Amino acid sequence: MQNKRRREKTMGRAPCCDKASVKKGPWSPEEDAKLKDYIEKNGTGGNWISLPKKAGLTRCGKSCRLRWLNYLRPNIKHGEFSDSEDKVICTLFSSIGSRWSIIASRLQGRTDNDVKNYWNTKLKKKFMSMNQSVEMKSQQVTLLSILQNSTISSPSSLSFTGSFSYSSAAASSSLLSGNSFTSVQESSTGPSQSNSKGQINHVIDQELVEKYDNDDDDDVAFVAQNISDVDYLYNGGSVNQWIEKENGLWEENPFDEIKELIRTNTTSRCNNFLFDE
DNA sequence: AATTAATCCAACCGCAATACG
DNA sequence: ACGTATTGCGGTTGGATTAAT
Repeated sequence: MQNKRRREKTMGRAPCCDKASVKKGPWSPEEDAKLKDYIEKNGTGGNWISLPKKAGLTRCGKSCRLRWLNYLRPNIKHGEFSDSEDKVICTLFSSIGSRWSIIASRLQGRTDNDVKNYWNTKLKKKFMSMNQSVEMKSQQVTLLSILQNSTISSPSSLSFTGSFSYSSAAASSSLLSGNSFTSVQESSTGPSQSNSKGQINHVIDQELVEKYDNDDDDDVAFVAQNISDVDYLYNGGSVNQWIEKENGLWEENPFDEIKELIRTNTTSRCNNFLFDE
């Protein structure tokens, strides 16, 4: 790829930057000030490649973009993640995998890099320890073992049966993607309440799932109508919003938003470790 | 107090998708 | 329609900091 790029230098647009003369490494406060000042006054101009020169920086455009998006941009939230943010991350990770930009978009002021770092350094361990009490059943794979054994970016050929503490999004998203699973058992609800048994379960028959394999809309309708034993779902909206059934019916289709995000943000990627190939 | 190990996180890299000429 | 430039994303790295010995 790089050789190809080099060859193409002679014609077409200029390359994004000359790596030899571009500064790398941590940003100084002066550089931060220059970048912030320039963007606040002029915007990004829709072209990151030419921005550093205009802003008086000897940085690659890519580096400027990253610095702005992850650190300098207004309303960035730093510091501790709240419990509700944890829930959102766990829920969405279980349903869509390591799609950090999508997950971050559900958390106000958080960046994909932040969420990714937080997951990799802290939340994954927390999440896994919560699952450690789960009994392994023969020929069934727990979320813990999936997390321990899978390369997240690679879809694994697994069926999932395990304990998941937050919502049934894992099951639903598998359906949305046209993939299948055998069953999901949930150990508790997302919100503070639990049902009378202290446990919420649902099991979806794989044959039924396969019936709806290739039609997203049907999948969603199917899921929404058939998760009869689940009382709460995270709705993919702002932090800690959960959808609750009323009179046994979902007030709105709980999966529309996540489905739309997946639809608009991806075409071919499939990072969900719960998916069958 | 010194050393080592573990953790955290900003930044980089390469790839794929999208925009554009 | 095609090829290249640019953007956006996720994985990874490496330096700084903190904890443990």
